[in-house]
Amino acid sequence: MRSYIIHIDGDAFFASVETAKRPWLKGKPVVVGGDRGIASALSYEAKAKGVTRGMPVFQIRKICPDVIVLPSDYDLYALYSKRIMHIVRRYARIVEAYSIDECFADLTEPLDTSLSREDIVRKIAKDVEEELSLTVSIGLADTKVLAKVASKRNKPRGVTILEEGDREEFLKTTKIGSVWMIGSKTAAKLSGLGIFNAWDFSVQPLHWVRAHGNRPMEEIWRELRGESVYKVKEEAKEDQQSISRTQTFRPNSNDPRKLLSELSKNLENACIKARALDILPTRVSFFLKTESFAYRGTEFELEHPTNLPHQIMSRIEALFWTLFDKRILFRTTGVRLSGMMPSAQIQEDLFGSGVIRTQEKSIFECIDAINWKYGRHTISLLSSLSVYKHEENNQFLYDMKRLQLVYLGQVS
DNA sequence: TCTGGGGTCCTAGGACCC
DNA sequence: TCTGGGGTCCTAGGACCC
Repeated sequence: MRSYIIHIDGDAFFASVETAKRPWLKGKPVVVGGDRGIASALSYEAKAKGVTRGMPVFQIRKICPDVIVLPSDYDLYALYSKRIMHIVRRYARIVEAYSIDECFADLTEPLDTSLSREDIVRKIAKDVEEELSLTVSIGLADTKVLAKVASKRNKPRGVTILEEGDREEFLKTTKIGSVWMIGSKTAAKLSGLGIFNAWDFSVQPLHWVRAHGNRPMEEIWRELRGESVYKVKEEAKEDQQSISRTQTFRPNSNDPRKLLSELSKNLENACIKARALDILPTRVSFFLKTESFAYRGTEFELEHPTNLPHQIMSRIEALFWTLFDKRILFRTTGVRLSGMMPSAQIQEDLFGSGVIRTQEKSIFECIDAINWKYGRHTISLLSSLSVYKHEENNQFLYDMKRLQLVYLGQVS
């Protein structure tokens, strides 16, 4: 049976959400990313003036003096993202949130059979625009790979319906490197074999594909030929495989206390996420990146899975010294939690150390609630403290004053 | 392009075992 | 013991995505 898959892609998503929230910005060049000093997203108006992603703000102002620069507000974008998915669910049984600004939906068996699939696609676009003041581009095709390429074709605000008869022309005008999951390495390899567009690739015989590629390449090949291999799937929260938090700081440092508090902060943030998802890691890895971009990392197993940072931090501290070298300057640290288990699966023994962990869990439930209400890092681990002290825009001390926190001693 | 941050999955090759 | 073959498990690293 033929399958019908749509890919929905938000147009200039972050900038558009900002504009939806502040309608007076409509039609103006908007750049998001002021908090980091470089553009992480931009409106079409800004793009038209020559602004590119990654461009420093001072340079943007030079070429585009009337630019509006805004800090990124991830929580807001996540909210709009959910609203879009919510609209899509009116029409499709299965919706896969692929990233914050993209989703797939399976329209093989639509909820409303009185509408054609093309009508549904246009209705989704219309609903989003009317209800959220955002525009999306949508591709409808037989497979995820084709739908994804199709949604890119007529951006912004474009609907692209790919029928079997259009496929050849469509794939001939699709560069091989712009096919989903064919990156620069594979594209270079394929060009070396005389393959320059998606059509060239899709018409190779199976034995050729097997001779020159691995399994993923064969799957992409099938998808381009209209054979659906990748299914649209709802992602459950607890399916998340890993959580990582990394951060580059300036200037580079060889101060072990600085590096340890950076690690501690990253660990805390990763644990906050793990608690929000209610999952527990069984493995932890962390790394230091040197100024010359070399990684030094290590990994360890947790005897008791936990998402409470202080239980993990002591292990990191102990292993830290095997990676650290005071003759080397470091630029980035990162922490990754993996081997996830749903917390419901872990049964604490209710005697001995299990009791302590259960008590600590409730302490962190309070901390999460306070941080949710008053902002990130209103309460944080002492081991992370020096990071916040050193941050220029000192949000931490600001919150300290505002909340008048009293130091009650260390909870060990 | 002097290089941010958060993910997933695959594979080659070593360690270990029979 | 220097010698074959086969299997599993694990890890590091690569490739890809947004």
